[in-house]
Amino acid sequence: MSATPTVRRRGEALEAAIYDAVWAELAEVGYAGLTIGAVADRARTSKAVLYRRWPGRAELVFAALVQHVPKAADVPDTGDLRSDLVTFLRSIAANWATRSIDALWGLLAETARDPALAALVRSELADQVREGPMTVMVERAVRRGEVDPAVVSPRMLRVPLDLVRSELLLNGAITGTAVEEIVDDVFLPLVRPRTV
Amino acid sequence: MSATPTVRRRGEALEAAIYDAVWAELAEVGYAGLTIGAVADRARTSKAVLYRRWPGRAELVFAALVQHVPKAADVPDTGDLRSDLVTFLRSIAANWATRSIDALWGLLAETARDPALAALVRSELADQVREGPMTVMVERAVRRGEVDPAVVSPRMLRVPLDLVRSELLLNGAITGTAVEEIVDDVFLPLVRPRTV
DNA sequence: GAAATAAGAAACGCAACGTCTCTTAGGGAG
DNA sequence: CTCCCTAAGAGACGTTGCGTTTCTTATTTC
Repeated sequence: MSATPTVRRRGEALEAAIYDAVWAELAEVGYAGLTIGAVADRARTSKAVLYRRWPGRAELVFAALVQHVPKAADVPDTGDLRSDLVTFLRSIAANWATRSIDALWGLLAETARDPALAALVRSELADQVREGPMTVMVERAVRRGEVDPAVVSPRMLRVPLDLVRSELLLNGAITGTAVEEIVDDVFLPLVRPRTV
Repeated sequence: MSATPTVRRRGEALEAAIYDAVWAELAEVGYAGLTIGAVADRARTSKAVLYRRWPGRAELVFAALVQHVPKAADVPDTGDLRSDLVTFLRSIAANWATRSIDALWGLLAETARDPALAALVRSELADQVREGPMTVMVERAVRRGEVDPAVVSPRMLRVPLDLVRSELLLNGAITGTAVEEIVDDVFLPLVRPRTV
């Protein structure tokens, strides 16, 4: 029998395989159904390897999730705030919809028991807003005169992403029209300079 | 020894005790830490009684949660939309903050595996908006001329609760100022009649 | 008062947890 | 090239909670 080649991966290669396995498991069974054993099997490694790196399921999933967070680098720049926003929110919706969002709910449910995890998840979410894509897009728009700098506040910047998240929560998915409603009926009317 | 009196509750009395037990467990250990056995013990009943009524943890928690949903009946009516909203959102924040919100995340995490549960949770959330408190308060405000009926849409009605939920998600709690920001900086500017 | 119904106690096999031990592959130092 | 040390991978372990089942007995209903 041609037995398993027993090639042992280490470091980054191994961790990449683990993250892939988590991502795939999330897609198949969701956060609630994800088990450490299944991840280990899928990544062709053993549970011990996982426990050496992360204390438990929550931290493992969180680490895998962070790998897929949109970076401020790939923010659309079309020269028009509306299309920037629509493009960006649509891509968020597509990426987060099936997997991340479910994982995010699962993680949040565990934060009640684990303050350290709570801090971790919340600081990540906060970063998404602080130095994140929204700031970049809106600052560009301010420079173009599309946005009244006086009404731009941290709260304001959070509104679109908050609404997208809630939409995902309510529907499990988010349509193109929902994104446009959020942009055209809520966000833009709020930040556009009054009395044109 | 004065052994346990072995008084057997049935029907509503029993179910009320179970809901109370779920509520208390949620407060102590959160959704992720809640076990069927612990609920049974706390309610001084047995697991079999619970499984006779609900298929599993998710449905049990959901049922307990529904008991605590604010009814349209007890919506504030101060004669002023702003104070109605602030009062209402504050009470939501207080009730939901510690328990329900965590349970809600947990339930949502399980919807990925259980479409029936997903439908259940989502229809409940949708009802909260459709015939819910927001509709009542805003309709009153329309009659008083405080709100422009033209801009009131289902999307618009969702905005305040969506933002409160997201705030709870990010912070684990919601401050009075956050509620006021949502009302004064986001919702009211959107629905107030233009050009006073 | 008898019969039907459901509460409550307890034991079951199962699945996943998180820990541990042991063997051995791979990479670094000399 | 060889030795050594670190960590990968396999698997067994006891524990916990699941969801089911069986049985006794309190309560309701007729």
